[in-house]
Amino acid sequence: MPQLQSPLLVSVAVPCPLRRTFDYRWPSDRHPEPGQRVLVPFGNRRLVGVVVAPCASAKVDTDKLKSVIEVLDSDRPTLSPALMELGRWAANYYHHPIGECLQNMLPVRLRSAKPPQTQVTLYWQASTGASVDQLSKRAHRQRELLATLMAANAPLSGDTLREAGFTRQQLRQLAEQNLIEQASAPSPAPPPPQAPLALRDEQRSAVEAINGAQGFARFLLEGVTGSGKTEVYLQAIAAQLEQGKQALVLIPEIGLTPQTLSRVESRFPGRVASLHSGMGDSERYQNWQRAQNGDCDIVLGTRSAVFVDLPRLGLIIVDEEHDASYKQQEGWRYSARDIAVKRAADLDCPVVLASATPSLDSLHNANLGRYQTLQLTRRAAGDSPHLTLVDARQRPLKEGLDEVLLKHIADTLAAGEQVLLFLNRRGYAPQLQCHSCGWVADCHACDARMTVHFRQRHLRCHHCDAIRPLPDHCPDCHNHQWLFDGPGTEKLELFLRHHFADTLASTEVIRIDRDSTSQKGSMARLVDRVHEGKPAILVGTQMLAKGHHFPDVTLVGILDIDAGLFSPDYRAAERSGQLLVQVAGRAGRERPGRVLIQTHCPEHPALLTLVQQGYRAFASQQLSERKLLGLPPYAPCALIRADAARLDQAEAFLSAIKTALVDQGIGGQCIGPLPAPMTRRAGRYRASLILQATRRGELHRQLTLACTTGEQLKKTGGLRWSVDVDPIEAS
DNA sequence: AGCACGCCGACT
DNA sequence: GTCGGCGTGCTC
Repeated sequence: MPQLQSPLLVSVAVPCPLRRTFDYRWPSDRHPEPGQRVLVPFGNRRLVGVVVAPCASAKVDTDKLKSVIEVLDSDRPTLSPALMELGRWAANYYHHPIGECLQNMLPVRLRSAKPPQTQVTLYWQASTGASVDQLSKRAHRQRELLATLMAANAPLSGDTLREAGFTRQQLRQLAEQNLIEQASAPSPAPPPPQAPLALRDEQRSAVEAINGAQGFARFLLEGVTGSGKTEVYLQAIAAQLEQGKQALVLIPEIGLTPQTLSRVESRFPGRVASLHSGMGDSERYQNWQRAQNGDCDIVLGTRSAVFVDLPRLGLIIVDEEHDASYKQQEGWRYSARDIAVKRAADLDCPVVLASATPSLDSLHNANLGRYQTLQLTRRAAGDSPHLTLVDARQRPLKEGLDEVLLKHIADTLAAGEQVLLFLNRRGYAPQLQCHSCGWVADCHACDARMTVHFRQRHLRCHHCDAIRPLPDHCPDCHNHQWLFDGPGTEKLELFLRHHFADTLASTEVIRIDRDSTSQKGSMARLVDRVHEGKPAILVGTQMLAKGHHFPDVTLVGILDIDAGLFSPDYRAAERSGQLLVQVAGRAGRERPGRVLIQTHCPEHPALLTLVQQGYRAFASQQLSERKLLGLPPYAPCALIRADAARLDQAEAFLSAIKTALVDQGIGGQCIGPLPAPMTRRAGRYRASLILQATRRGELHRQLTLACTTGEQLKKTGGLRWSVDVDPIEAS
């Protein structure tokens, strides 16, 4: 009689908001491997989980355990041991449920149990001996299709043919008559790689420093706009590829402009896989697989690309490392930049954080000697633009524009050059008020004013996207005279059209914001119009500050920098400073440029420092303020957010957590609960608790206790809560 | 998070 | 008499 063997058990991370794993019986003869995806019964549902570890003894009675339904990864685990370790670390660091973290690391196609059907692009060619005459005279489209294929000297893809106006039906019919056949994908010889550019001294020493790194090394590549940061990391990548390694390049969400992609692709033809938000799940999955199989050498992607499996990864680049889009702002609030650094440490390879305006976090790390700073101070062509403050106090303003600024705009246009006006407020006007009784259009779901969108004839809330028609008279007093508060980009655009219509008939006003670029391809069309180089005024929000170069812009006007200087969020000044410098950097990359900053507080020390001494000095000043106040990056910080149907429900939940923290006396500060600055948003009330500590370990202990307490508390009013470690927003 | 179970108000 | 509201508890 064979001895009855105790069943093999595994710990599985299941995508549910619980900070633990669940044990299952293992159904197969083959040994379980961490990182394997499995289909498991969970309550009365079936979920895709990830095997974390085989386990010796279960947390509950073995006979109560359910069995894994199916092992989804047959050959090798989807998540490599290195990625499992990274996920485990990150779940711990961000105090987020491991199951949700690991699921987040998987490409969407692998989050469900369906075997991902990689849609293979079919290629077609005309069969040998096929002739148009074999088709009926009336089958015009089939004849044309066959003719097209016969004329082509290489097989054509179904996609290409459909774009040319042929249908699946026509293809099928031709195939049935054996006039055409499937072909393998033509492998076009990759174009010759573009030669590397000549490096200037600063760039050369930066490349040498990166290439000379032994094992884990952190670099802060600080280079003014136009100083050739990209060339530095392209050559660092080239050196890695020569050694048979792979490179991972992270870029901000809007930063993946066609220019960026084509620059990397033309240097390394056929070796780049890109992953960005505009991509379909299928295409993303294909590129993800290419990377995992080692079929590409470079992955270029946004935030989530930090989790792409690259078996020979030897270098990580984080471009525009200060960019807020690296921080996921919902669910698992991880920072791809910080995870990139951890990943490089695990792999023992160099990581380069690059920016013209490094974050205070990274500058602090550089000051501590954790990061080696590589500076690029020279522009490849032309000088850095000159910044001037325009004191707008007590001056007549036309739609928020000072006459001095208007004069400069007129002069610039007259010289045949382009102007960029930066106004970080979209829509026509940020509020609608009755001139007679003072009634203001409020959002019904948020503590916010509705923004007027004139052309679309509606009011919209920029916080919950609620839309109402633009009223024609005041609902309270029926008067129909309206007051529009300060201009948004839409109003500015209309004003400028009107203002310059008489003097400069040929001037174009091009608005670039979320509203004018919401349609696919519209951004590219607008950018193309700018690139025609005719005199024009570009009006836009922060979208303008990212990724695009406008060579013919010689005047930049910055219209509403004041708001950021007086925000209650201490991080707003940092963001405003970065934005200002980034926008200024759009000016005169080839021709000398000027930047006029219109302000009502020309004596503001931060603004003065920035304008007179530059970003580095501004950042140092900000850092000393943070140090004095004991704020990040000098003190690690986390935020616990809660929202519920009523404010008191959110506050009670957070108070209970605070009580637990105070009772246990585990150190660190706990501030709040504070109602969020905009307490009501999308119909729910929001509050938060701020945790601050002197050391990381202390914050970690606070969070551990906060999470165990939070998970056990009763949740009334549909209460939802979340943890945000190293938050970038105050609430 | 989902989902079931369970206990109280206005409806065919 | 039930349908359905959401408070409560559980998920190996």
